[in-house]
Amino acid sequence: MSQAHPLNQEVTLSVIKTACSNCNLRELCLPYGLSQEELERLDDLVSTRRRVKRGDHLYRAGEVFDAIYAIRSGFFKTDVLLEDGRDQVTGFQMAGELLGLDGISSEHHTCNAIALEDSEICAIPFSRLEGLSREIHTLQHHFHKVMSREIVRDHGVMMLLGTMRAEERLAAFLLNLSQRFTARGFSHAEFYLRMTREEIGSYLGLKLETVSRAFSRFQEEGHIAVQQKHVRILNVNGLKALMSHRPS
Amino acid sequence: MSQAHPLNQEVTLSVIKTACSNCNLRELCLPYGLSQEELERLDDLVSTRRRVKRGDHLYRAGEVFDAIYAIRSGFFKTDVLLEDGRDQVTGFQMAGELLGLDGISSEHHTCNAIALEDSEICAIPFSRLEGLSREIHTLQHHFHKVMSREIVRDHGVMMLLGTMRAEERLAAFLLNLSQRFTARGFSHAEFYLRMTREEIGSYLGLKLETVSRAFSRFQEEGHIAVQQKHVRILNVNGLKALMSHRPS
DNA sequence: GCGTTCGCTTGATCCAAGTCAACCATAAAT
DNA sequence: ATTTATGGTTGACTTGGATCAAGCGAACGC
Repeated sequence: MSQAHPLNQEVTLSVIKTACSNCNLRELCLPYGLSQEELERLDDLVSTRRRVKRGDHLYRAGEVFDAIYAIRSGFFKTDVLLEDGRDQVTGFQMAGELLGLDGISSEHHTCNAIALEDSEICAIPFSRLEGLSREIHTLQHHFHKVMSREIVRDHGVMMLLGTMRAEERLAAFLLNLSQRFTARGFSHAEFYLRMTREEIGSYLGLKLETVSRAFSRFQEEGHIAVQQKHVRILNVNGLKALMSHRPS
Repeated sequence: MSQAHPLNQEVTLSVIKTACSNCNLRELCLPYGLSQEELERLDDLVSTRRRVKRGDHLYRAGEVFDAIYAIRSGFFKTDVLLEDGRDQVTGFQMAGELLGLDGISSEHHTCNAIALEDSEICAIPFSRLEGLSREIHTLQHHFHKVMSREIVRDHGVMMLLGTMRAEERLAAFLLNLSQRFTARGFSHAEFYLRMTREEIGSYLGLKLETVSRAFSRFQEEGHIAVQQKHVRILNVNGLKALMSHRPS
């Protein structure tokens, strides 16, 4: 729940201003394809917004599921924890993407969602979303597409983890980030990584040293310029070539 | 589309007999939790049944998506193909499970579904399913759970591929099969593998030789008895222990 | 019945990535 | 400004699983 604010009127105004209907992510997010009138009905539903500070959990594995979350701004990771202490990052999510879909199946979240930078999310009560999507066909269909897209994405990761070698994995990862930044109007060639080498490694099934070496190698070969978290892609095609190079 | 049958009346009768409402998989499959009246409405929708012979494709990557499929009997694998020829098995599906969910996102199938034994499926036209689930809340919710469960399953596979060693992967795989056979009323301890060592390896991100060696090792250690595709689990706890043994 | 094929097993060798360890860079804390 | 902590890089060495190769058993076609 969002905290009390010293100037309540101002908050109310700002909530109205940040409704789906004038959110600049609406073409990436859940409202995709809705009419103005439908958008306003969705606005009613997406009433709770919340800030999540860097390092804080949006939700934890095991907590009761009752809402999905749309990222308004910021950057998250999700990870799962095995009993024996091993964990794995299952994804990195950015503005316009949804978090929490895995919780529907058991009514409990099955992973942790942690902000990698100060972020803002919109909470969408799930039962109300189901209600509205029974009335708005477009919303229903788009929601199904979003869930399906998540399944397709996961298959891509399985492919990556199952068949690619270290450098291919990192190349695929960088290209994927680049493409998602582009879709959000940022530079496709230059960005800051929000996650550590260890988190990248966990996601890609590699150790942090291997990730670091691959970064260095890409730099040596002129594909990218890296300094810590700052990455500049110098040769997209070089990276792409790396990926389908070795038929294993 | 199903082929013409010499005795049409008999087919019609058999279609009626194999409706969701008296399918013994209804508690595992899409109809879960529906009332008798709702079940009958679902029956109307699931009109097409089809046999798929061992080795045949139910659908191929790239084909237009317009239905999801429930497995009535038999066994399938799904796999994705990379441009450079590499492929990976993304899952094995058995009776009561759904195929094709990945196709919703782009209106095209993104993987191949191939029968590993002679099988029978029910085709569920997707737009009609959406229509009905706008009317039947229980169906809508259950469908969302099924999609979400697929996402959770995929996270499990990511975990397996990203953090587990070869023997842990195979142990996890065998325990998962065992548990699913149990849920279908089969023995949890004894079953025939429908897939080859190579297909298991592809799914687990291992080479077939490694899979074979792991099987041999499990046998030496008394966890299982294997002969070709016939597997008997002798020590479930032994397998479970293998999984969480090494903290990596 | 007999060869052919396909899938499985096992051994020997090799290599990509993991492990261990030292050191460096940047940012926060005092 | 100096210390401390955290994250990143690099090198030396090890190892789990891949690769290469040979042989075997069951199933199928002729």
